[in-house]
Amino acid sequence: MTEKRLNQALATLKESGVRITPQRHAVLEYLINSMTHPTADDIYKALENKFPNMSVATVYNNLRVLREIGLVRELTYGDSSSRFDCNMTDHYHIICNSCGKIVDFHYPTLDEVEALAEQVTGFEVSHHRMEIYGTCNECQKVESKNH
Amino acid sequence: MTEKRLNQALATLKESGVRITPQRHAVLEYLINSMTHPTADDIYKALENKFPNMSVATVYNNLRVLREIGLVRELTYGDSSSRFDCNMTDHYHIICNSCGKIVDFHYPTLDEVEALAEQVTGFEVSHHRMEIYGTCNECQKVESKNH
DNA sequence: ACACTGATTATAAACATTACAAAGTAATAA
DNA sequence: TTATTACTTTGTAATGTTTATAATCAGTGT
Repeated sequence: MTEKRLNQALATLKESGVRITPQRHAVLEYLINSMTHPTADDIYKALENKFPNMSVATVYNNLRVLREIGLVRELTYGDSSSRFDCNMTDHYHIICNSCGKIVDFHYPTLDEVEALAEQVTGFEVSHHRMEIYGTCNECQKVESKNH
Repeated sequence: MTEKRLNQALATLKESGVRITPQRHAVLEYLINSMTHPTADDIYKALENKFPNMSVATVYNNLRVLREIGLVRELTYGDSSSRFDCNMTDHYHIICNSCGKIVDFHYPTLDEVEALAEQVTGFEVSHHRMEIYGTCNECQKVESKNH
């Protein structure tokens, strides 16, 4: 599964004329295998065994490159640091208010909202983002225990 | 219009037992009169004539207080700093990719999405956020001129 | 082998935000 | 009124994320 996605992503890199360095490969691979929408620092820490000399700047540089060629999406929520997601299929996120967990969920794209926004505002719409917030199953249980 | 909203907001502050200091009053008043979803620094700069000795920390403190009692919403987009919005009626935002302008627009709340997300993920949903991105009228004109 | 381009590293800098302690101000109780 | 208390502001330091810079390194092509 992820093997296939990794190869596709590497092919995209080649097409874009971007070098596939060991560090870049590792960042991409980690993102594809990760289900947790990690921060730059998460990635840095996760790879420091494999690349003890890797610089944080390298992580940021590679995330920028991957974002620019459309392999990775940058998610900015209220908290201090960005999160990165390389699942580029159309999907939305639901985020736990309590533990911060981010879960993917699918819903038909909100085309009507985009269309109406164009009409009302005169903007030429490119895309939209939506997140839902709530309490996840685990945190619901914890809360009910404490009452 | 804004006069009325300001008085309502001040009443809410009193009910919550929060002191109405000159600085707090000024931050709130600026937010209510502002249509531009300013950053903390925008507010700080805008008020430095009136309060030459005001500290940035005061702006942040007051924004936090106003947020906690539900008078102000904090908006976090991709850029580095948060923006603050005291229009608490249900509305969404459309943001210009080019100049960063933020425009309000109204659309019926996406209740079905929330309901489906609850079913699929088991989360207990509290709220959601959605923004639309595109190019505003002015920036469209500029772009077409350059071609 | 050599030059060229891009990538990485290490470090410094920028920036927004928060933490903290001291001084100030308003509200309350004696 | 005075004392006490709680809250606010101020100024500054600290934190944390991200970006910029310069030097080094690696791979490619001539």
